[in-house]
Amino acid sequence: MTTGAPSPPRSREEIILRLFDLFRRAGYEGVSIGEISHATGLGKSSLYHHFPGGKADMAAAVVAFAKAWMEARILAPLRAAIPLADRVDLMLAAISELYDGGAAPCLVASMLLSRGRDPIDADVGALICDWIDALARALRHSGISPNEAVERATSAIITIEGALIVARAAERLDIFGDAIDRARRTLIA
Amino acid sequence: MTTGAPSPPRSREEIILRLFDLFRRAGYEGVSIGEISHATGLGKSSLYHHFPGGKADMAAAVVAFAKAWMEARILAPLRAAIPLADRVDLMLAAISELYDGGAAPCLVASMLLSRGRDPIDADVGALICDWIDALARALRHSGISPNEAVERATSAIITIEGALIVARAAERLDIFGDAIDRARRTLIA
DNA sequence: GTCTATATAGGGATAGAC
DNA sequence: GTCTATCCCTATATAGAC
Repeated sequence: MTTGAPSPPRSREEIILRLFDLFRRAGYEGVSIGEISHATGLGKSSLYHHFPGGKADMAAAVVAFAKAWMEARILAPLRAAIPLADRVDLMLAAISELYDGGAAPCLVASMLLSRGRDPIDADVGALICDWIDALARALRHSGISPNEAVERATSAIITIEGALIVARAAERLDIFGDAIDRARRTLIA
Repeated sequence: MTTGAPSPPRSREEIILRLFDLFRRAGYEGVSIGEISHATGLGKSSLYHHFPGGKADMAAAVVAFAKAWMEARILAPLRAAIPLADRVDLMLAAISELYDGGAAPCLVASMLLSRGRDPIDADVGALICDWIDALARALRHSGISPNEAVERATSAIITIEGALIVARAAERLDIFGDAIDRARRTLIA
């Protein structure tokens, strides 16, 4: 069943968190202002008060939030002064949490649909690029050659993104967990 | 620039081919009847003549087409009485063609968005499951253990699906080609 | 900041002539 | 089969009171 009456959001961040969940699950065009109003518990006028630019503004806020989240939970841990295996495990733990063990879709994949029609495509794509770069950098700093580092980083992120698709299609969450394990082995082999 | 005035479709299959392209690029909710009308060169009434069930009917026809295409171009080659490496290469060649070397999105991934709202989710997911099954079967018939076969098949398809996402996000088509090579090595190692 | 009411456009879909 | 015209609904967005 769909979640019933939502409790009112306490802060702007809580609003954006709910927007994040809506957009990642249905894509930009798949979410209506009416649904957003219901899911956030805010009336339409309140929404336009918080986001004067309307729906595009909301999507931009969500992407900005995702960027900040990634910096804090992925990129920063990858720069930590700890062994590579620990950095990778921190990243993968955050990723599993972000994607709810494979049950929640990736915002990037969802927002990338209908490219060229949404307002904020470039920022969305940059999230993936930044992730690859940071991961490759972490591998290089652990003595892996530049080429190999980029290849492994790209491969691991491809595995994670692909597992989200396949796990949802097959309705088998264990596929995501297995893929995370494979990504780990790829990275710290 | 967007493609200009479209030439009229010659057959129902040509209509469905254009619908396929629209839905895979924008998802179910991302395509409007108006766009479909323009892209196919058919007026709205003509569309509803060919697809009495409306948009849902069009999507169902596209999924049915995808199923038939997969049977002919993927599943049948995987059953051919030729060496495993050749079967895999036939599959990967068809896949590269289907996804236009990484430039075209996957219908399954696009249609899976906003799950539970589209009419035909189960059939879409089944496409992936059938693919995994057929690929695993091909590996088993070449002497690979059942567990290993399913794992390799799943891993290869995850790589392909993930590469489509990452290649689009990074706007780097070579990522897709590299991933295809990696999938091949995974399968025929 | 949030409400009610409303403007305006576009969505999917249908009717009926041809 | 395709066209024109149209219906009804929902979409995004705004106005103005509170």
